[in-house]
Amino acid sequence: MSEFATGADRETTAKNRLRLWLRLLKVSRKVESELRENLRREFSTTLPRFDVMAALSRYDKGLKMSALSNVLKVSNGNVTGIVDRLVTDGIIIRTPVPGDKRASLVHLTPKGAEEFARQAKAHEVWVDRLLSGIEADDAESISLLLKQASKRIEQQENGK
Amino acid sequence: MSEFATGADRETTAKNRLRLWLRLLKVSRKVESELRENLRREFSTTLPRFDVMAALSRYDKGLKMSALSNVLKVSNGNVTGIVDRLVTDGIIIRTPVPGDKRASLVHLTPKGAEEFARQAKAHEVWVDRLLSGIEADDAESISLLLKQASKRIEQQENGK
DNA sequence: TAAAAATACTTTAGGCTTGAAATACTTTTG
DNA sequence: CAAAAGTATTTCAAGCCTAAAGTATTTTTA
Repeated sequence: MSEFATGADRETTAKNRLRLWLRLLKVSRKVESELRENLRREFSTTLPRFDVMAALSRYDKGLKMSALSNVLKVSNGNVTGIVDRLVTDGIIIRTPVPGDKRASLVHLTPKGAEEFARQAKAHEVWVDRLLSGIEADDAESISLLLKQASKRIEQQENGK
Repeated sequence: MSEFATGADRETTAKNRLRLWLRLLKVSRKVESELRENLRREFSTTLPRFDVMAALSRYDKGLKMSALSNVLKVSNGNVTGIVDRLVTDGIIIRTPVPGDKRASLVHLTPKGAEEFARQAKAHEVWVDRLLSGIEADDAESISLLLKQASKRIEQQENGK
């Protein structure tokens, strides 16, 4: 009946992947909306702002705008607006890049770093709680498989 | 050293779940943005529009606006705008609910159903390709675990 | 070195998204 | 039955997001 002893046929595989995608989407939307709600309630901030702060916290030398949008995987123009507002609020600053008048380096202010530390601590607790239906070893193995999936998608993009 | 023979400590578990969350986010954002790009290029439409059409295609008797926003897990006001545009394009229609002048039932037009069928076919192929780094049996087991996670999150919400 | 191409970033138009307020209608309650 | 509470939906303000076009600057190339 089947060409190989093990392994599902094409249609079954496609169906399994579609179901996986729908579940993935459901969980990530749900977790995202809970995190967004918590950030708003506890810190009067938003997920995109948190994402920018998290990215900058990992690069204490600062990031150029293009590097930031690359790390966050969002469009260039998008980052401009979020950064503008964070600058207004004294969370981050732009400093000129010596030798390149086009670029600027963005990094957290002391106030911003302090604020982020508080938010990140809460964030970790929220995620742990939201994903409490998944045990440590399952979390680890899913992580690994998702890493594979990511890698494959990137390969597809490059080999296009 | 540890209280139980198996099972990670709290910190390790939290760390694994955080890593899982970051991977989940990365994969779903990546897949989402690829799907969005494909929908735009091939069908000149958007993911939210596709989502609405997909939801309606599963309920051929139509859905009330509130039911639709509940299925999609987005805000009420959000759905209004997307539906407005789909109505303008002749993809869906609103019909009054007899006996309740507040509500209306939304469903696909024949044109909309036909259009969705074409898009859904392509969508299935894209997802299968995007998740080709994950084999059928892995997809199945991750799906199962994510279902658990979803259920747990819902329990947390209700038991609040 | 002048023109062309590339890079860094912002602006713009249009659509998506939320939470909150507003509108209109229906059900419950005193 | 009238007031109050609840339900279904839309409107609104503000922010997020994208693709594309625009500006300024830097690098490459002929």
